[in-house]
Amino acid sequence: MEASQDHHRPTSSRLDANSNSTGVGGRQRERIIRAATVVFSRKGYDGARVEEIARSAGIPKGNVLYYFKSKKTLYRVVIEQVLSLWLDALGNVAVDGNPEEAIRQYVNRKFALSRNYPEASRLFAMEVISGAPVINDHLSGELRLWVEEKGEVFKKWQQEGLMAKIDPAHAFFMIWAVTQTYADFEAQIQAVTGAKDYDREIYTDATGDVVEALVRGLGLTRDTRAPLPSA
Amino acid sequence: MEASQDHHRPTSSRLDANSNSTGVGGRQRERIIRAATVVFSRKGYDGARVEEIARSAGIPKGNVLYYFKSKKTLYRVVIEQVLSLWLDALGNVAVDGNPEEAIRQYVNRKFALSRNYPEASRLFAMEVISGAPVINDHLSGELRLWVEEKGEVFKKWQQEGLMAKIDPAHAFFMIWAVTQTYADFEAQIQAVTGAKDYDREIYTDATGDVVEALVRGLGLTRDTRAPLPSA
DNA sequence: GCAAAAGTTGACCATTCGGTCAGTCGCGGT
DNA sequence: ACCGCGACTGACCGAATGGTCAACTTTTGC
Repeated sequence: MEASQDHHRPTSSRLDANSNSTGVGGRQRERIIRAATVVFSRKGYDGARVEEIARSAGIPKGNVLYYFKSKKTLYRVVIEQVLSLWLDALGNVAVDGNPEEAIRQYVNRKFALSRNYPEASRLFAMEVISGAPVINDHLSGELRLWVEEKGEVFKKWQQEGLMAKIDPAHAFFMIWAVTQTYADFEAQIQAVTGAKDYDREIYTDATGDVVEALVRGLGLTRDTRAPLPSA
Repeated sequence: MEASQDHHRPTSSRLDANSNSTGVGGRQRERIIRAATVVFSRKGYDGARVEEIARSAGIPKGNVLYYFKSKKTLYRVVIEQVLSLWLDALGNVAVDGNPEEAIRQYVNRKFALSRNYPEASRLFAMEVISGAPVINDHLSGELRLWVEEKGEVFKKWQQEGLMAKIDPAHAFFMIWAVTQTYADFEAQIQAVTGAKDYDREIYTDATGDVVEALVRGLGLTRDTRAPLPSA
């Protein structure tokens, strides 16, 4: 999917957790991609400077353009990697079994993504807000199929009275919106809550209630009523 | 708040609905701001070109820089106008009275905003995703106060058992996330749903269920259970 | 151990873009 | 008629940026 976008991929490099710092080993590509993800996610495509990405990766600009033919190519690679991370992690909503538990898990998984890859989330958001010029095909292709497929499961649940009757696609939009907001709008949430340690305070304290609210909103829980004051 | 940011405002111009098209009347400022809102919201600050804004407003670039000392100044004016629109419209959550109805109205109002000013929403989103460099003060100032104030109302409701026990701030984050996603992620939603007429199909068809899900999720409705198959 | 290939670098180029400026236009007042 | 002034315009400039390249170093294959 990306093979033709960079002129030559010097050595076979993989998404590994190796943290070797000598330039040798050809892991440079990954270094660059990681740096680029961060910079692109904060500045957007146009705002990002190749030289900043280079500096952030600890190499001269010329070297970045050696691994990636152009800024645009680099952007493509980065965002497609993010998207695949997205689709993978969304992966599997258990078809059968307890709907409540399935969704609860899915939402939690999605929250974890926002927590662990906030840059990926922001990059994705910027791309979509801009009209998704690069990934539009993926959205109306893979993602749409994914939603249709998983949506069938929702419909079944709904017919069995196990889930509120919401258009499944919009149920996903709700889940995505709520979970991703904690990555995308971090600046706003931090400003409003005044959280010092964003990660700990926000994700530890608040996530639970929000998950419950989502599950409740989707009509997945028997115990739906707001807790009464005395009880 | 903006008076010092443009060197001279030629004629007193106001946010009016006048659609006179001759340049006369000094309404130029508003034309420029409108055009800038659209361009900035799609391209972000760096991606936006002053010349494109100018073309979009039907005037030469030089003229834009005549009304606004710099691109940055123009951006400031635009985004602060958006923010005030935001805060105004969020305005009043009825303190007493039926919580369910109050929130339902608020959510609907917020939906209407996303529908009627999608560019404003996107511009705001981009700014926040970028770390809110320009409006950070407003967020940790006005907005934070607003949330604290309205949050008290939520707490009262919660103590009376009329609302689920969620940190009020996060209740707002949920509402904002869900409503704004329909403006910000329009490209994604359109791609996934395949909607031809986005406005009609999305806002007319789907919004209702989503509002209900939100209200239910916040524990505001007695009738929370998912409708059973036979009933 | 050596030649070719891959990797690395900084200098350099062309372009693009924000911003300036000298000057023109049009109009209201006198 | 002419003056003054705000509105407007397009040519122009300097800085910044993406991308190229030739030279140099390191690694690899034999």
